[in-house]
Amino acid sequence: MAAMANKAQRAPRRTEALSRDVIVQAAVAILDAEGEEALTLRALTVRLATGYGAIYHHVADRDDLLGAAADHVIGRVVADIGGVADPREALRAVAMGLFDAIAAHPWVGAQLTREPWRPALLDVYESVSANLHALDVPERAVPDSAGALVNYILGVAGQNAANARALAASKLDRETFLANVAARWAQLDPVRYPAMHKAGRHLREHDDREQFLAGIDLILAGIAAVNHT
Amino acid sequence: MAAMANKAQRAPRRTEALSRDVIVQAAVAILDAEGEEALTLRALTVRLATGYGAIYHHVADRDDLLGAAADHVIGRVVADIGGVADPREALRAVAMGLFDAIAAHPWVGAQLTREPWRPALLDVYESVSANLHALDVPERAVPDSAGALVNYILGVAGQNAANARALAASKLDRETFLANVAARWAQLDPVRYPAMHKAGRHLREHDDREQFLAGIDLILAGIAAVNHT
DNA sequence: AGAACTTTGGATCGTCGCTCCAATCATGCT
DNA sequence: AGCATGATTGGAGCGACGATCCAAAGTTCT
Repeated sequence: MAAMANKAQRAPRRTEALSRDVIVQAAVAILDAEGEEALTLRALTVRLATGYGAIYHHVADRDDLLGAAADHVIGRVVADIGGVADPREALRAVAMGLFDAIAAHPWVGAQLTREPWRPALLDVYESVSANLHALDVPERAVPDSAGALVNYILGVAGQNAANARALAASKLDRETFLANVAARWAQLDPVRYPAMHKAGRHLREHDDREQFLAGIDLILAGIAAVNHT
Repeated sequence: MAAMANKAQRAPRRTEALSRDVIVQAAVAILDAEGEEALTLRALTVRLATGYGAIYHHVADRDDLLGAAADHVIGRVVADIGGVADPREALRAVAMGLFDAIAAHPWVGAQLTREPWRPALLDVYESVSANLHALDVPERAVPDSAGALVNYILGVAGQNAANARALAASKLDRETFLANVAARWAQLDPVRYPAMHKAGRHLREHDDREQFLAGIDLILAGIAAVNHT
């Protein structure tokens, strides 16, 4: 019996699983600290004090690694939410969770738009669909409604990632960067671009997070309106 | 007089403007024919039978070129629409125009999510804002509403681009590729992933374009519902 | 005609993702 | 115990990329 227990203990795969996880964590650390394009295979070998072979043994290629890193971050978000009872609040919680995660790790936004259908996004899609179902949305209207919500979230995610890239590339602090953007918009011809011109003058009072949530509520209102006319 | 007419003809800038345009058109041709990653500077020098210096003289860098190519395609879409009177129909026309353009040139979708705030997107934003205004959406609700629409469009754009990339990478024809996706989804655990599991079995009857338009109508309904409760 | 400037082609650089292989290490078998 | 088999590692090297740079060719103005 003891012999059989030892046999079961050998667990040769643990090293691999452990190592892939270590690599993914290192990748997330680099991505968070220095951004998307700083994640090079060379940087990884330096940080992990290893060679290419070791990394490529656990990871298929750079895209695989980026995807795994995104799953790592998004997975936590979805897991952290489960317990919200009211479906409407649950939907807002999922959306806000994703928004906050992407605000904290902008590279995730870019990765999500580059590769939707990652495992982590499947959970998001399921969660949204389930909550819509709980909101009494008719079965056949669920896919379109869920698609609207998820695509909106992905759109905002991409935009946040792009903004973060631009901010990083400018090497300015957030304040002056936003001031520059506002100035450029305010300079637009107010006849040809009235809305953008105006937006340039109100950018100071603008809150991305609030606007995002307003969009979610708008879509939820639309779902409600369409379904019990 | 003839001499002065000749003098006026010199037009030293025409060569530059013409050349930048030629380069952008060549880039679009390559992108359409072989996809995003086939647009290398080397491929461009071959196609244009020139060297790096000539290209870099007219174009800042690869990103500049990609952006200009996207503007080139999107610009036509916005220009082609102007004449729709009914604001609701105009909004749908803008959205469908973008959708069709991105379906025809998937790389544009990726570029749009990577670099929003391109000139071409400003026109889109303006058009959407103006039409919302015409729909009697209150002034202060316009930015949020326009943001919801544009971000949704960008989300779908990114997704289309990702799907096109996956399709191209698989080297399968569209039919069997979709069948594979459907099969993979249908294989998902129907308890943990009921919605995706079900979607896998109905993918055949699914029309991206219809679903996209349904999302637009959903958001428009939400805008209407929120604003005259 | 010649000076000043623009435009062009291509050699070259540094970096990237990735492959490949020799070495090291762990494991199971006899 | 000792060997063999396979997993794991480090790093040299490859081809391709974006980008720079400069000498040659062309153009425009004096």
